[in-house]
Amino acid sequence: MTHYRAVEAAEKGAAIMVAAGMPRMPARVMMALIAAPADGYTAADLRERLGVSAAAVSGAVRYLQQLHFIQRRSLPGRRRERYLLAPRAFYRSVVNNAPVYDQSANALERMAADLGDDEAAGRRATQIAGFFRFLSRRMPQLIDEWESLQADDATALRPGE
Amino acid sequence: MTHYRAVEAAEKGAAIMVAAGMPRMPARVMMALIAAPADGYTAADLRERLGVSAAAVSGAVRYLQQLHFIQRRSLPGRRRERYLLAPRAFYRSVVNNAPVYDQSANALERMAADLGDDEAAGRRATQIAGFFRFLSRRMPQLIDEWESLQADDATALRPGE
DNA sequence: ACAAATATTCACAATTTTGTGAAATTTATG
DNA sequence: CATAAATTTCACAAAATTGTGAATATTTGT
Repeated sequence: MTHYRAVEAAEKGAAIMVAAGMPRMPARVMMALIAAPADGYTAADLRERLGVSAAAVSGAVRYLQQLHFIQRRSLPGRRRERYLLAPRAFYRSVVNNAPVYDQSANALERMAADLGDDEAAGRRATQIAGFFRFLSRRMPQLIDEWESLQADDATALRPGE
Repeated sequence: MTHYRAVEAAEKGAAIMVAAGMPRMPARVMMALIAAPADGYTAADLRERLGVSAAAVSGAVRYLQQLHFIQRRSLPGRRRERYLLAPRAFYRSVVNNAPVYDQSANALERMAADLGDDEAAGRRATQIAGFFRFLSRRMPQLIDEWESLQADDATALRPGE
C-alpha cells in the first residue's frame, strides 16, 4: 500500500542526492525513510520498497549510521531492527560540511604559504581559504536561524497564547 | 619551477572536492588554477602540472566551463588558449546549489502531497522541503554577506580614507 | 595553400563502484 | 541448547567512471 506517486517522488529526490555526491543506495534509503511510518521501517520493509537485497540494505544503513543520518532502534524482545530518520538529519548534513570547509581552507592556506603573499596566486588562495572559513563559521548559524523560524511557526499555529 | 609543497596542498584540496562529489579531473584543474599565474595556465601547462593527457585536460575544462567555474581566454593572435579561474568561482559553486535545493524541495512536496498532511510522513516531508526552500533563499544572501565583508576589509587596508 | 602547433573526439582498457547470492553470524524463542 | 528469524560479511559479476592514445579537426604563420 505504498503510494506509487510518492515512491516516484522519493526516487527523484534520491537521484538529486546522488548527483550531489551521496552513494546511490544510502540516498534511496534516506528518501524512503522520509516516507516511513512514525515507527520507521524495518530492513525487510526497505528491501521490499526499494527492491534490493538484504545485503544492500545492510550496507546502506551502516553508511548512514556512521554519518548519524539515521537511527537504529532495536525494540527489546523483537529481533527486527527498525530504522528511523535521525531528528534533524538534513540540517545535520549541512552542518557536517563545516569540517570539510575547514579542511579546504587548511589546504588553501598551505598553498598560499608556499606561493607567497606577493604573488597573485598566493593572494587568490588566501582569499578563497577565507571564504571557506566563513562558510564553516556561518553554516551552523544558518541552521540556528532555521530552527528558530520553525519554533516561531509552531507558536503562531497556536493562537491562544 | 612549481613549488612542490603547493602542488601537494592543491592535490589535497582536489581530493576534498572529489569527496564532495566533483569528478576527479575537474577538481584537480580547479585547484591547479588557483595556483596559476595571473594570466592563467595553458592546456599544456595543466597537462604538465597534473601529469595527464591532453584529452583529460580537454574534458575537464569543458566540464568546468559548463558550470562557469573557469573562463577560457583566447588571446587573439596566439593559438594557445589560456584558462583562468572565473571570478568568484567558489562563491558561485555555493549559489549554484540553489536550484538543486529547489528541486529537492519540489520532490519532497510532491511526496507530502501524496502521503497526506495528516500522516507523520507527510508532515515530515513538508518540513524538510521547507528547509531546502530556506537554504535556496538564504545561500545567495550568505554570499552577499561575504562579499560585503570582503569590501570592508579592502577599505580597512587603505587607512588614508 | 601548406605546414606547424593546438585542441577535440572517440574507441577502448583499466579502475572503481555497486549490488547480489551464499555463507556465516547474531539474536530471540521454545 | 536447539531452532528459527534476522542481519552481516564476503567473493564476485555487472555496470559505471575515468583517462589514454590515436585519429581528426581547427587555428596560425609563412
